[in-house]
Amino acid sequence: MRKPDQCGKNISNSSSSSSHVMKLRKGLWSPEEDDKLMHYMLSNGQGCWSDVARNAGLQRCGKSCRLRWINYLRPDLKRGAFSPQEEDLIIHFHSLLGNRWSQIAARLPGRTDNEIKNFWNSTIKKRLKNSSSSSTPNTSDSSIEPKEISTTAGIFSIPPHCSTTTMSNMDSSSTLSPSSFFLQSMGLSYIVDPKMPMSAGNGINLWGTTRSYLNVPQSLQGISGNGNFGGNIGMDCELHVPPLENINIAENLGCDEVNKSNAIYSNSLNNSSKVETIGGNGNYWEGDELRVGEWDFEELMRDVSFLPALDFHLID
DNA sequence: AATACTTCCAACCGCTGCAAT
DNA sequence: CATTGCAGCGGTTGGAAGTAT
Repeated sequence: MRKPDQCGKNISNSSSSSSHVMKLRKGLWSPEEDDKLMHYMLSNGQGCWSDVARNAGLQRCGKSCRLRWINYLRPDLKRGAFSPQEEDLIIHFHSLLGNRWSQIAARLPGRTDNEIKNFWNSTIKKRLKNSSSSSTPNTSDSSIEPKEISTTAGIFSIPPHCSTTTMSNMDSSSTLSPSSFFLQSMGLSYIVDPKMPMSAGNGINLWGTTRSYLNVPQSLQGISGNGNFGGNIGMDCELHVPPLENINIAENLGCDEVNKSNAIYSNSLNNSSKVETIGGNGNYWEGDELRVGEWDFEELMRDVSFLPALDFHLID
């Protein structure tokens, strides 16, 4: 068994001898502590964090030092409020990555996972909640009409040929957001079955209003030609989600077409992409068959270049 | 001015993954 | 193969600061 985390606990060679107890500090960092850590890091660089804490003369655990450095002291940190562009990026990446804050942060230079997480939980989540509550979910049981499902990110439409029974099994603790799931499943079904209609107005809309991030940009439509995103099957694709996450949803949605498309989709993934498999226990939302592909930064920036509120240009 | 309430964010906590032994 | 220790991650919390009454 692992020893319990010593962070924040008394360090002592003998629990009966209080004279040897060195109390580790907790709570807010003083300017003096910041100074010590900053100087140590700048002159010695990052090493073992418990050594950093000791050598810098800080009565903090290494974990605490690491967090302070990463979230506050790092020289490359961008301070201040998030710009609208950054906000859009966060929303976009969250729709693709879910609560993988560190991965989102890696795509936003100068921002930390903690910062983004806080921003999401305090600001964006609230806004999305408001926008979704202002919309009226369609509760009709029609087998012909596309189904609409309300999520924290707004109202989503499901093609009529796809079952939505797995939605009730959705695990809120999953690192994949419901919106991410829908984006992926919709994208896959679209790739496979051009007969499935989805009007532009019914398209996935993260705001539940008029801002749509998912109309296919020219740049992404073109990508299919180089084998990265599966073939262009000759349809007017209104929705095309890049393979940041490749989800095998066929079993759960009960769509043979999706099953086939998923194979095509998987095969067409860029071989250089790192793909990891998250183990699970049979519940889809707990990770079974969930495969996550990662992009490099350039790929992601190419992906976000179509966001309407942004003015991103890739420099060759 | 005083109090209650809300928001925001820095830091903590518990957990997992991984490498070393 | 089991154990250990560390790094890193995401969820949660405590409290300072701001706002409303």
